[in-house]
Amino acid sequence: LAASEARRFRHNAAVTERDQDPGAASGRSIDAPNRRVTMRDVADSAGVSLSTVSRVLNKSSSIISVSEETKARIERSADQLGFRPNPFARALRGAPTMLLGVIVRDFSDPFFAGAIEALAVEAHARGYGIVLGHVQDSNDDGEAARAVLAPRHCDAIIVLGEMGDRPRLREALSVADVPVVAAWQGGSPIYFPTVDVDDNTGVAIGMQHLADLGHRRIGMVSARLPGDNPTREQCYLDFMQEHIGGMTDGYLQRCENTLAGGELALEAMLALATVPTAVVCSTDVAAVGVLHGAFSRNVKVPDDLSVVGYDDLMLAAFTNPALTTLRMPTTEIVTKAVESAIALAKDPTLPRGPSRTPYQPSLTVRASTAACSD
Amino acid sequence: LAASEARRFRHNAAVTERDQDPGAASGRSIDAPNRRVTMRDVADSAGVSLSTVSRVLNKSSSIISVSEETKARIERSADQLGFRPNPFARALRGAPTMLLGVIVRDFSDPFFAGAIEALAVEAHARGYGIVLGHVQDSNDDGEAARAVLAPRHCDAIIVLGEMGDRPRLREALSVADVPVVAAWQGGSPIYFPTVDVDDNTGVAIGMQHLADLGHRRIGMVSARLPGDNPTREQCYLDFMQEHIGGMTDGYLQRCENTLAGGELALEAMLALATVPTAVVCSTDVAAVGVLHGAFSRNVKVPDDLSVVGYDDLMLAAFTNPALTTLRMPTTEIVTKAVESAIALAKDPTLPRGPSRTPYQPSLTVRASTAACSD
DNA sequence: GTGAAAGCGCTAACAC
DNA sequence: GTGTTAGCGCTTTCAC
Repeated sequence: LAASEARRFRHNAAVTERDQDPGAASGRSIDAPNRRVTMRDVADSAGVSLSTVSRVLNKSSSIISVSEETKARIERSADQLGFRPNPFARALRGAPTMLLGVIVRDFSDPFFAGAIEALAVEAHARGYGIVLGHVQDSNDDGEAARAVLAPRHCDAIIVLGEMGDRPRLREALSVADVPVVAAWQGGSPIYFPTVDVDDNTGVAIGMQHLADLGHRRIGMVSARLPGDNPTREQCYLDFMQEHIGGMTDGYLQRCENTLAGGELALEAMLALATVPTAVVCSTDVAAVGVLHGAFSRNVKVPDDLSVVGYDDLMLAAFTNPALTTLRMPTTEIVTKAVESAIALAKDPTLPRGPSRTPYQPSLTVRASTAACSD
Repeated sequence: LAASEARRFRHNAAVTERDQDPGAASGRSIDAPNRRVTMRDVADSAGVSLSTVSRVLNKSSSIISVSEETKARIERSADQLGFRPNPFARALRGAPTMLLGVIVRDFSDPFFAGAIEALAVEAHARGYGIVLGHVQDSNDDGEAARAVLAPRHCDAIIVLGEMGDRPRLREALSVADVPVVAAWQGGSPIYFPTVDVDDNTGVAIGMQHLADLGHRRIGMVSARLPGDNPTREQCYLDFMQEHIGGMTDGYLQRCENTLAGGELALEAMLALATVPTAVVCSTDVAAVGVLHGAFSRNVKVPDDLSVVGYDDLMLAAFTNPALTTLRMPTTEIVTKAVESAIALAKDPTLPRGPSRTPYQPSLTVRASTAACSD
């Protein structure tokens, strides 16, 4: 009652305040120093009702006519008071948050860092912001997603990278009340609309490049993320089987997807009786580690060893020597993911079931590969 | 009226449904397929009032006592129905969003990418999520901030990097109704609580390292972000003046803060009549470009040229050769920023005015620097 | 052309 | 111990 009394008072007073009392606005800030200015305040100050303010400020005035005069008056006092709509109130009424949740399995991976950047750009271009899913170790799992899910702060969720070792995450996503799209699921089972790269083609192109250069002793550094599916690794094995006629023990080295991991894997390979003349890496990060390992051990790239990466990180053109690698269509993939996510958010009737949109990688030849000298 | 009728009906029906009709939950999903389950539903299903549900689900039941029996009953039907509180309704009531807004001036910069990662980790550890401020070109300016500010989605805002060329951003932040903290403001004027690195010390340490190795012809590759303040550059000039006795024309090369920028700057320096024997770089990114440029032009590092970086990116230990650089206390800085932001968000009485907390960089010697051979 | 009023889902007084 | 009620700030019928 007291509150509504105050309102009434304000409302009545507004007519005069507006004209003769410049302290109208500051007057209220005496009662409540940092109170946010609401539509009520604008309405009072403009001497109109809440709904009229809403109409004007929502451009619904083009449908429900409002006189030019009051419209102008409302707009004036709105930005005079510095009115900014409360997004929560709007959201409570069902307005979109214009936020996309992004869950990435490894933020420290430069590849995903780049992908997120591209994602932020694409989202921004469409008026959306990005909420980062908590960085998550496998223990977290469902817990991690909660930050993006529970708050339902986002209009849609984009998952970057495989989630093979996070059944709880996947389950949480499945019951999310916002649409989910995925990218880079590798060989993992598909649960959502997914946009991906064709790894079979990618690895095959890289291997063929080495084979064309005369290499037959080709090793692979397979940088694996926990929970991923060994698609690239399998492609390597298939290629060796079909085109080289089998594979040497120790030529397939698994490692962490880190710079150090790549170096370690190379080290192991160099210790073999018959050292490979070329190495394909499942990621550029591992490849850079390999380049560093070779450099440190005075193994000349590409003279003694050819190296092929995968991803074409920005860095790849600036390693010593510059890295031959497979260009990942990151922008295309991310753009598609963002567009799908937004489309699904806007139209609940669109199919949200599993599907796959593949993009093709392509070879970028630089200085880390050369003809086999053996 | 119709709605309250429906409620009443549901309420009455609940008693039996619960016991004998397993379709109670699915029954409602016939009326409204994807309706979110609200506290009202839980209350009806448990046969109690809204407030009781609220008490139980908020743990305020420890203060306002609720019988164990009803408590259990409520909890059971809550997760049976899959109830999840609507965060917007809570936020509307003043609950914190547990979200930190991050505005970064250049997301594509690996340094900031790393900083954001650290930030996400620290925020997560404290139960907070991250909203990425839209990536912004200078034109954007205020516009950019709006995404983070207007929605007031966040409990606090963290600004990474200087904002010298964005007065509108700064102004927008100043009137934000959430606290703002800044990091890495370099030599720019301070408007918020700021945590930073001591660049004067950093550059001086790097220069001294080179001087100790006998270098006197020291150049600088000054990678500048638009709108930053040339603190590191000025430190270089001061050091040259005081310890070397002046500087040669062309020894200070400005460039974009990119790999290509660093390479270009080196190229320009190598074209000088008297080539420097050592180069300090204002960032590791530029330094990697310099290493690549040297490698490509057959300039041996460190034999012909010593190179010092700045930031100690993860990559720095894996360049060819490995980069001597200044370790940036990123984690410390980010942790402090996150803690300050959260503290300010929780306690509105804390001072929000400009202040500065500096952290010290330290030298990491690797393989890119050696004694001057001239 | 404009206003009154009913909620969105939740919390917090205030009853009983 | 539990229920009623009044909003948080906004949108949206529905009256006038």
